[in-house]
Amino acid sequence: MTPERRAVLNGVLDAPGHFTADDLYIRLKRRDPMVSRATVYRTLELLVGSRLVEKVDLGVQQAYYEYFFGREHHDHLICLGCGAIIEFTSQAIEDLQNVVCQEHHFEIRYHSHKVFGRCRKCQQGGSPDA
Amino acid sequence: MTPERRAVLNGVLDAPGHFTADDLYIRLKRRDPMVSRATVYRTLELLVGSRLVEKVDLGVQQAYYEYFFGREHHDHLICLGCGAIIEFTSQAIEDLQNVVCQEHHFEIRYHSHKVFGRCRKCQQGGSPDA
DNA sequence: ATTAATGCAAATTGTTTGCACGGTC
DNA sequence: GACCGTGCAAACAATTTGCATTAAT
Repeated sequence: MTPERRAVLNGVLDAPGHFTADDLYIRLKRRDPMVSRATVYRTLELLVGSRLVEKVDLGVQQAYYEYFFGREHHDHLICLGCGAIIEFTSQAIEDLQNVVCQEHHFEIRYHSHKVFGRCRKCQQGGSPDA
Repeated sequence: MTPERRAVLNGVLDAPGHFTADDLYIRLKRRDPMVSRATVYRTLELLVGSRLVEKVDLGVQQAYYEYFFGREHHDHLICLGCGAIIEFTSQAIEDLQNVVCQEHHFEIRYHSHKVFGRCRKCQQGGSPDA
């Protein structure tokens, strides 16, 4: 546990939900130890390996991360208007998913369920794009 | 509709399920007209726009495509052992997904549901990786 | 002639890596 | 003094783009 790694971990801890490696790097740059981008990537990978952080693929070319310690698995609603990310869990969906896998004799390891659309705010006169 | 575009479309039509832009490019290279990689990308994007082809994100850094004309939407089970891709549909899951979205006042546009694990073959003495 | 599509090669983007350097046991 | 982590800059890989050329109307 080096000072750099501690800095990255701290950065992760007060990150706002979902963030990219670069978000984190930029945010860390404002504080002292000035860790390098490479170390951010390397340390994030480390944290993912130790289940402290989860890497989530939100359908863009950039990987997102989120703090994961002790949290439940959840999936995401992703707003095409403002980029907001809403988390959800549904045991019923997971159960059905297990049934589907059984039918196909498929041994499930993990899954990713993303719904893209518009959040409440963006439906009401919000940003018109996407 | 140029000869190049026709060539790409033909390539798509006899593609084996899911393929990457580069798969397609390589495959086309064996036949005559020799379209360029750029044109393959450009044309695929065009076909996606006209709903003839669907772009699917399988969780790797490469985009996959599949012929989509007149097909139902479906989701995927992806084998971590051999890379096999099994398609599935479940109206029950989609219904529950709609309920979840309603609860969050989220207007759904499209979704992506991927399950990673091991296919039947790979469970039986198959490749040990992942 | 104007417009649109192509091919090439260079640019872009997010991420990874080789390697020399610095610190620690 | 062996080892590990770091920073830098170069390497990468998939995709996109600028631009000059070509083809079609």
